[in-house]
Amino acid sequence: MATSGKVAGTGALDPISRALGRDAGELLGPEVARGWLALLTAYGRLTRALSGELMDASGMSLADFDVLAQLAQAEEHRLRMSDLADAVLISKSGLTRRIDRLAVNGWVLRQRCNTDGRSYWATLTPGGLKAFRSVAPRHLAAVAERFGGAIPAADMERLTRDLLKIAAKNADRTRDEAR
Amino acid sequence: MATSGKVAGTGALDPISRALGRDAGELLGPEVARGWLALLTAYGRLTRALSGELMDASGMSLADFDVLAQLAQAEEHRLRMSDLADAVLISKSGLTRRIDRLAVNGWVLRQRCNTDGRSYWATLTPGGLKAFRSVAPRHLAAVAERFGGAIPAADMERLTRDLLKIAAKNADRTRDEAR
DNA sequence: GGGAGTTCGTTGCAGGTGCAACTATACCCC
DNA sequence: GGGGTATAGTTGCACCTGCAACGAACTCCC
Repeated sequence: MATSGKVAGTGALDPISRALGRDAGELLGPEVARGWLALLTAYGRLTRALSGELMDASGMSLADFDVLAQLAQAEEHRLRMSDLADAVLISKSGLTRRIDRLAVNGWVLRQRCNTDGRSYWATLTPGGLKAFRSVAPRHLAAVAERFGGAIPAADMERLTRDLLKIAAKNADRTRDEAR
Repeated sequence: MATSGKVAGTGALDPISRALGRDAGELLGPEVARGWLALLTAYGRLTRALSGELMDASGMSLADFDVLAQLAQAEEHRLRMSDLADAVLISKSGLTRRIDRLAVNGWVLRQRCNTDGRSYWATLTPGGLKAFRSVAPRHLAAVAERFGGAIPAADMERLTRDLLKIAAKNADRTRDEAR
């Protein structure tokens, strides 16, 4: 504890400031630095674990699951490519190729949009819905355990609110709209 | 809780359950589902924004920055490859190539470890330290604004604790130790 | 109706990533 | 001290990603 507050165990001088060769306090307080590191670590470990389990169980990537889940929830089990790309937070080109792969599996197909000749629907096939439904319980249970299980239920709502605040504050540029 | 608690605005039936064709409540409560989505969104937007700014300002990727930051904070500005890989959460092979790239810039070099012939130190060069120090203030300020600025300072410690709980719960397999 | 400007999706390209296999070194124990 | 096992780092491979450039279709407005 350098002078005032408690410093979480280690009595070390702020390592960022040492690395910078000057006081980093004005740039990034130690609380924020710890929070940032915690976010990176939590996200990294969580997605690594979930992704591995999902892949082992079904040969499906986390990103594939997200796409199938979006389509399974959508009206008529279909979404326009752009809307789907926004929903799963990947670029349009990334989605093009992801849908290519899912189409090879027979899980998704492209349909020309009848009201806009530029658009295509990505449409979940019956087989795709079946695949999603067979995989989802196990995956959702894993999310419940690894994510939900780490936080007391009473604290979850608060955590969600904080995360949504971060998301809202950084709502600016989407992928592709680089500018 | 379908019947008692408040359901966060929308009166819609739980879309996951609709997609699954059965009640998902037993697998993943709606609170956890919202929290999970919030985490994915917050992380995605935050890293995208920070990564873009850092790249524009310095041509350095977020991963490069992490490596330089770890080395800048390390004893004698060097770490063994394995330890560094663990610290920045990438695989050993990923780190090999990342260090290759940083070495081309002259920011990092490999030194044979004198106590273990299998190991190498990744060592920050004076030029690498200089590059880090010239980039860090801007980047750390961006983290402070985009991450720290979204959360009242009083809540940050609590958020950090929750995130660390998630990280701790998922501490099992690291990259490379697949099994 | 026809040109300017915009939006939708795809493709070429240049990375970045992890896993599995490999080499070299270290450790253990008989 | 010599064989079996474990660990450190690198490389081949396959895959995933985003950006920029592109063609096609839509919109607006004269």
